[in-house]
Amino acid sequence: MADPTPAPTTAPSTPPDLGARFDRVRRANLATVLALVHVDGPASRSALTQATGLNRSTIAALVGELVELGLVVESDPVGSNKVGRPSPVVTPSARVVALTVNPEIDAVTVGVVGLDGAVQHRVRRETADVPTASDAARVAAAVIADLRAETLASDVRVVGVGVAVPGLVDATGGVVRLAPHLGWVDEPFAAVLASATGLPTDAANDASLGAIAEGRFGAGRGVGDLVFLNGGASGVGGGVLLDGRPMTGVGGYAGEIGHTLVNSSGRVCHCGAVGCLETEVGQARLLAVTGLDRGQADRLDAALAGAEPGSPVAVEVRRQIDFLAVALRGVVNAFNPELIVLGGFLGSLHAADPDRLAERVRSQSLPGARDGVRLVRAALGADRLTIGAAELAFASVLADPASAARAS
Amino acid sequence: MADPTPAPTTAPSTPPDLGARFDRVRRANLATVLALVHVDGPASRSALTQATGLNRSTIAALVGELVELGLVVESDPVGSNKVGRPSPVVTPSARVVALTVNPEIDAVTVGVVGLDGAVQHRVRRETADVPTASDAARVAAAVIADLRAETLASDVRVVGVGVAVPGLVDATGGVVRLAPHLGWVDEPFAAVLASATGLPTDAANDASLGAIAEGRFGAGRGVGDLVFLNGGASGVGGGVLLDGRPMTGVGGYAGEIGHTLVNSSGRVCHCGAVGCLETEVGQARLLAVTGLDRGQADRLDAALAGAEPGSPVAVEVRRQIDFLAVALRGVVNAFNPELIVLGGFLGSLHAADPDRLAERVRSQSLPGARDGVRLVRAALGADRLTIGAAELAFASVLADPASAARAS
DNA sequence: GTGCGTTTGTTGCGAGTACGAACATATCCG
DNA sequence: CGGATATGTTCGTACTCGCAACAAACGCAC
Repeated sequence: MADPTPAPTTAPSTPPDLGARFDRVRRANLATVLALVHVDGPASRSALTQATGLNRSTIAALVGELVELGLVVESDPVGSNKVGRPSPVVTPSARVVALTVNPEIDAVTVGVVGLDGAVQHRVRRETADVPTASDAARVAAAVIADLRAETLASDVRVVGVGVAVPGLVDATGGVVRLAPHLGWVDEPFAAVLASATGLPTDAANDASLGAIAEGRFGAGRGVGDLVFLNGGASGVGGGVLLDGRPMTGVGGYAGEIGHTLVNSSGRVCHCGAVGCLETEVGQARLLAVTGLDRGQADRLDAALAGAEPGSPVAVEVRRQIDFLAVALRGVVNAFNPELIVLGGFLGSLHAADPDRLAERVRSQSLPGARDGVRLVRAALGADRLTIGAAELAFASVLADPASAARAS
Repeated sequence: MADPTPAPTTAPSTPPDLGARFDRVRRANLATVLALVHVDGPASRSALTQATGLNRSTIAALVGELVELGLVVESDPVGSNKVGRPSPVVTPSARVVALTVNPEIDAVTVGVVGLDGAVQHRVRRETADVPTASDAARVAAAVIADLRAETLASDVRVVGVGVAVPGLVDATGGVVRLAPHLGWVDEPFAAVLASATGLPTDAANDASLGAIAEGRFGAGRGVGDLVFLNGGASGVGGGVLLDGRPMTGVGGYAGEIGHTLVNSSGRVCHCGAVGCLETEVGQARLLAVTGLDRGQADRLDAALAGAEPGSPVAVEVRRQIDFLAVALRGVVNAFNPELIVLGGFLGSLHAADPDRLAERVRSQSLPGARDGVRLVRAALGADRLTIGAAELAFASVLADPASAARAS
């Protein structure tokens, strides 16, 4: 059954070390504890003991090490109203921060997010034109330099930079393969930004990061399997969480559900295919039919909700809901998720007629999968991408608190 | 950020113990070593040392324990032609077996598969009619009793039964939610078979098990992210492997790619939706157009290959290839797999015109994802479901060799 | 306010596992 | 037949977690 002589030219298929060594246990436990307080918020040591199943003494040692690493802070509990010796509360340190960058067609947004999950700052620098990759990198680097020099306290530790890109991003290296609305092709954005800032930098698709953000801190808290679909001005993006982990695919491009077929006789999409979800469902049409400006997307909810039956608005909403349902049929059948989270104008569509959407999805999808799924609107607003990008930057610290913290 | 008072009614979201204890390390290492020899075949102890990165002495201890548990056998190597002291070869024991059951519309097939991956026996018991669930369970239990009494040696250890069902199966409990072609609805097949045989029994969708089989032993050896699509007499099934692990979804129903939309003006599928891949692409039509009988599916390859351009056969092949390409577009965009494996008549379609299929998929899918994907035909033949079902039964042993082996 | 029960932090000890070094052994090669 | 090489074997060490005993801090009852 085995290949007796594996070709020496190809890299060995097995990773360098599969075996669980001992420091691995420690690492895994440190990571578990840190992830717990990071995602679920401050917790007492006794709560951590319960949650992990580890011994009191072990938790004490682990928390002690995390404190020494400067990643968490212990504080006296305030009136817990419980019998027994009070247990110190472990809080992720707000002095450990991630920086985030989000290039858009008319601006570059930079954020500062603490390990406690709080968005500490957000700076939006508008650009005259659609920024090129080097424009965006320059603007981001300048804002970051400003922030580090003036705004951030000297004892704040920056663990890295996370970039949320509205386009296709290679998993390793953070190369933007294609960002149609920015006009970027094969831009090594993460590398450029890393050398400009001197900070470890990683980039990923914005909707994938949105899925992580919603899954950990938003509408999908505690949900293992969810699909996030976002309707933005530029199109429909998607991200998938399976068992709590982001689905990346082999190159990091996975999750592009916006380009599933929903209409065989539909229009040709900019991607070259016909009848993608993205071509049949769009914010622009909703704005047009409601008479809103491009900048008034935040009023979409009210405009859609107030539509009279039979009106052009109602007809268009219904049309888009029905196409969305076709895409979601495929999602339900393929992923069998616990939850589908809809953001942006897809959230508005859902809010406009949740029952119709749910009924249409249910009637088209298979038994089993259709019974377990819930459809909800996204919970995080403007902070979503900032939080998601920060999670990207925090990933190495959360995976290996000891060495990552020491390295920075 | 945290919920200070989690509702006591809901089950705690965290599993009983997240913390890595010590026996976990041992377990993980035992599992790693066993999985290595199980999937990649016999390996010398020194090869295991290299593959795992563990110490020689550690590997010796681990292999020793696996030998004591009766899961592997050590043997002297035959002429390795290498300098240095020869390293004993570790082989998974063929005396540890899994039983497999595969109910079909006209038969029930039972198999015996060794931990070494070899299919030792296969018994196909034809049924007069489409078997009900209790029919199938009775037949399977009878065959299993026969096998254990007569065919299997007394020192053979049966670890469990794996069932491959052509339908939707609940992940926990092995309840067949819906098997349209068998006419089964909500049948607790695994539980019935477990009580009839006294063996731990688990069931899963046949295409999902096919994906596991192809991924570990077939066309997808060594591939982490793959999608398997199988074209059978009864329809199109699918299974997905992500990072080497089967994608189950929250209820175990994931992977039903046969019901993605490929034609908005298509026929109504038995699932209730319109224009599913399964309705536009089918073995029956191919057999009809080639003038073959239902039982002659094995001659499909030759019939399709020999079609003259413009002939009805060629036209139908082209039509089905084009619809298949639409479904694969969605697969590529959503999963970004390294490999797409096509089995059954979908493999025949692929073989009939691989270039057209590849071109059609490529032209419709997104950059990035489309560049990394390969399309291949399935490698395993009739053994695929037997091997896949056996993997299901072996799962507990592979995950925790020590306790699972002791339990049986 | 004082004592009791309860809960949890703290400390020291013990168990289990993997690593590393030194030695033993088996092969190939000249 | 001896040297070089690679690997099995053995033993001591380091590390981490669990456990038990003790100490500390809180609520509660009187």
